[in-house]
Amino acid sequence: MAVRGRPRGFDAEAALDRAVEVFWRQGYEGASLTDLTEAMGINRTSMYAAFGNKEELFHRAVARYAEADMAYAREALAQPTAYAVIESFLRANADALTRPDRPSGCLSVQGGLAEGGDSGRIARFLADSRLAGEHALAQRLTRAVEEGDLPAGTDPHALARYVMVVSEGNAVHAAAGAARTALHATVDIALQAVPRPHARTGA
Amino acid sequence: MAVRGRPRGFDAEAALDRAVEVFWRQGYEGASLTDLTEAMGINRTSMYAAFGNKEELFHRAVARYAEADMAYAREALAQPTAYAVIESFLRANADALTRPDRPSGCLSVQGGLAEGGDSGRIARFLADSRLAGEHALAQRLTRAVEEGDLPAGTDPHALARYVMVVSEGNAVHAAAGAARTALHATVDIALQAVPRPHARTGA
DNA sequence: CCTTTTCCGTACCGTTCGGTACTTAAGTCG
DNA sequence: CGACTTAAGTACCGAACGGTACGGAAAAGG
Repeated sequence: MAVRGRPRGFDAEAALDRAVEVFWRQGYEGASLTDLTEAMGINRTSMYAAFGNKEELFHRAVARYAEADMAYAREALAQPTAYAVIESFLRANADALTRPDRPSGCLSVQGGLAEGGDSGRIARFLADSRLAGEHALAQRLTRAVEEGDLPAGTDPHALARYVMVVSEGNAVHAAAGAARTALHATVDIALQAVPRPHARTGA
Repeated sequence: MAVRGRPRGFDAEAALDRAVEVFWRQGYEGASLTDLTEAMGINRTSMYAAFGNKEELFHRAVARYAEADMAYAREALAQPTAYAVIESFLRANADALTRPDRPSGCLSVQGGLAEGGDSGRIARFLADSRLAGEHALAQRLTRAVEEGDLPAGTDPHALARYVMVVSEGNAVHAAAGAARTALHATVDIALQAVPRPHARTGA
């Protein structure tokens, strides 16, 4: 299988998982190469050989995060009704933001919001990745409107944006140390604004 | 008892205003002393003489920001009804987050969410400053419950937290370049969750 | 065995970071 | 006018930053 040369002495995926945690806790700028490689348990040069550079490592880390730590989002989209999609997403999100075994908050929010040392490339990359989720939700809600699962006249894009705003606002609170129960109390209120098919209409 | 020695050659408040913009756009970590002093139009040593160090300058900048750029929050608290307080706050907030003559978003959010190079002192400081606003709102809403302006049984702290979550979520969206109209559309939906006294109210 | 290929560790690169002596300029006071 | 006091400017500090050159170590192929 043409594996010539000395084989790699570490598990790249495991190392990436450690990098995710460091970026998550400290943000892109705040995570130094020393912080990262120490947590990954590998040498500086090994990291460069395996991942390219800090920015590429971050991209890989975000991809891994989206795949592993945001799996609940895809599960939520598979719920049968729009309301169930939204409730499932916000509930699982509140839990994910406050897992005791992981950093508080959301990597794609606290990874970097401001433009920082780079010219905003990191912030823009994260914004795009958040927007992808918003679009997926909007698409699901569009279907819900077509199916009569949301009242006619409901703007699915606006509703998706609202759900993401609640999710990201909760992420800010979680990063500040808010308790899981507090996030769920917010979700309780936020769900009141979600229009339902047969009950009262919204805006 | 007048000024001895050479008088200061710049307006400290004006320089602070420039510093606010740099921190706002680039965050605490992303704003270097060079970025700051160039924007402020003063020398490095002048900045240290006038403000102490970078962290103290940031504290002063956040205080100035709270006083100048968040004046709308105090005005909102003075509205006669709880609903008017919340709507006024969220509307003015959406406008403030997207002022064309200022950086997008909110200094107290994008100033620093992650723990970064310091051990989270900046993030904690900003979280505390946001929490102060949340408490002020909770206090106002507590009064509203007592006055019957919100339904009995309404949890004013939870509602205040919800409002702040919407505000901070909108700040995240604004930092990512969301349009003002989009933020207001989110506010439209968010307001649906605000409980009203049993008779009809609102605009 | 020896060569080839790749990985790992050290030691270092140039740059930028926040912060500071030290000198010079610009005022007031006696 | 000095004498004193304070600001402004230059030039620099040690440390940390992201990134790399290089030599030795470990595996596969012949």
